Amino acid sequence: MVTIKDVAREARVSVATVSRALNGGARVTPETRTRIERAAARLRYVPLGAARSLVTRRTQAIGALLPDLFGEFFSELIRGIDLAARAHGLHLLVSSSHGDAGETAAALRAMQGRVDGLLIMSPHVEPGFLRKHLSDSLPAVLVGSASRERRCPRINTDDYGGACAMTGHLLAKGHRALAFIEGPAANFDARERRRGFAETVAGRRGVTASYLQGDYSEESGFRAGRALLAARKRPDAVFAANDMMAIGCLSAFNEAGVNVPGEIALAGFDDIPMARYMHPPLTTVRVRIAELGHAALERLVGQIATPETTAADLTTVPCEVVVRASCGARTDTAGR
Amino acid sequence: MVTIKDVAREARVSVATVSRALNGGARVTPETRTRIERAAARLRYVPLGAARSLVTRRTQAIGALLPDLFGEFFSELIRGIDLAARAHGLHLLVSSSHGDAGETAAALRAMQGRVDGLLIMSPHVEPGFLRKHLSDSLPAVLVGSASRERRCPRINTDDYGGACAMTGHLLAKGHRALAFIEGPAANFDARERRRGFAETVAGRRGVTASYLQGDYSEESGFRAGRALLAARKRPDAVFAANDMMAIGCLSAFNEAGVNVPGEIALAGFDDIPMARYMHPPLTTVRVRIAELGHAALERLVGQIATPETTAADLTTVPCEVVVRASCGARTDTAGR
DNA sequence: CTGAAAGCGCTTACAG
DNA sequence: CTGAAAGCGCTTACAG
Repeated sequence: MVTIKDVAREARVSVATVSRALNGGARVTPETRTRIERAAARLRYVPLGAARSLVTRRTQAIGALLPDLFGEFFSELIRGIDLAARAHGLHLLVSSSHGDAGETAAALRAMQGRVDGLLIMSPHVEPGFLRKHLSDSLPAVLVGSASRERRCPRINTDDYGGACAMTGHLLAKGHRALAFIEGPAANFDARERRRGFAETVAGRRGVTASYLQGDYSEESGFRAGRALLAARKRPDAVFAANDMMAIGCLSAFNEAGVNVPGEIALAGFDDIPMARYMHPPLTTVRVRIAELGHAALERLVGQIATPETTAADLTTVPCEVVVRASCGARTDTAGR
Repeated sequence: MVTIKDVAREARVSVATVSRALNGGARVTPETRTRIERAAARLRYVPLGAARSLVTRRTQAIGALLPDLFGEFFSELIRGIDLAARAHGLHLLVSSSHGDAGETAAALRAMQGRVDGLLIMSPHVEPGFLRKHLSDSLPAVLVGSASRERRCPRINTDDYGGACAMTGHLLAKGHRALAFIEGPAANFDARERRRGFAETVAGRRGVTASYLQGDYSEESGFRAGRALLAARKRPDAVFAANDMMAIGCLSAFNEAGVNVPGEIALAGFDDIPMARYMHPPLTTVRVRIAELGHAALERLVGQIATPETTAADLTTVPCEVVVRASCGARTDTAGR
């Protein structure tokens, strides 16, 4: 392995000067610098991260602890984080598949001493969890977390706001009998989406709302769709807490020969890639996932730069309603 | 920060003994070990990776250099790598978005000295590239690469075999006039898929094959579909080099009122999640992407363990034909 | 502007 | 089984 000593010898200077020339713009004469840079290039010298980290107390890496890596969501999230990390010259360490709190704690531990900060997305982070498993000196940001840890800022998608907006859209289109297919109650964003729906319909005259169980799976959406068709009174519009359930629900409607949006309007949440390929294409709420990752990383970089200003603030990344054919306009159908 | 010294003091032993107790099962009395472990736990001691790496010459991390992180493919690939890495107690460093060879070289450099080995997936890795930008002492494995670098093993998906199998399937179903929508020629797997198709139809009596340009985008598939419909003689079956083009082609057929598979059969490649949600669901070739990532990591671990056995071998991860409704059975239509 | 030297936290022969 | 000491490759005051 070629070390800084080899470069020093080759350039006929001390290792201290090599270090200064290659790093900051510390005082080095142009000629010396050139000689050193040439020697380093000739030798294909790359500083050993470990040695540098040991003295600078910086790893130039941040860690992302994720519950899983399955599907588009995590791919987009990592993409957003990675892009922002690159812009800051930071390496990205990912760790996933933490089935339970014990695994999450172990992953947390393993990352410690390897990164300058942590992005944590985990259903297992409950109040007190981080106090117990995370060094106080390691900056961390919580992503999509329900829990309000005293020491950590949080970044969430605006599930509540998105659900409000979609519900408002359905009402504006003239729908009055609404059904909501819920996500798993254990899931924070599922609860937020339900809350957005519930609060928006609350107290509206002439508006009825019904709720069906779901677990974010296509199958549960299919079952909910069947149940809706079997009910005494069918809704005008169905709002599924995610796209997969909306797709399942759509299958149930299609199989039964129920026209969407003619007889029942349908909306989902997430805007997964296949949403626009459905028949009819699915009206849904787009979540800016890459932006979430980007915002999380920026917040973490801020924490790393000024750890003393730690605040348990909550940043929210907005969602937007994407109108497609599955949500027919009840009021202006005639006009089309 | 709590260091090994603090633990030593707390447990009333030397740092050497702490190191031995906490690491390998080196000779330490059970009582001493217990005392040390308790002290470490009490102090929430986590060894500093940098310090350990500096002496062991191991980072316990591997790097994955990817061209991009967009979409299901990379998410699956990272997932496969991550799972396998965890099993070996290795951390995973990801780096992506390398638009050109210069960026790739920079990323390669940045990873050096931070990882024990590298998984490299990049269109910019041409013969000689690694010799120039990668230290000879750093184990590396090429993923999905066309180029045959002397120093690196390669792991590819069996695009050629998958294309052969799908073409064989179409022929077995009785299709004789086949059209192939090509992917971008600059793309290695696109060329392999084309080769599989071409070689399978070659010399078959009564079989005709035509080729259309495409670039893996949905739009290019749509254009190809339109072109096929406008041709003097329409094919019995269309094989698109990826699912997105097949989906675009399907849109063209649907818009023109051409029944799939009744009038024309259609097949894709990749088995992206939405393939099965098409109307009709798309027959395609499933690529075991997570398995590709897993195999790559395992191969790399082998390289790290025994660098002296470096061989530029090529491992191939199999594909499988997934039969769905878009490929009607020409010969037994009557029987249905 | 440049060099000699200390020190970062850890592991590992080498003694005992 | 345990400890003292050297050393991994780098950066950074401190002199000059």
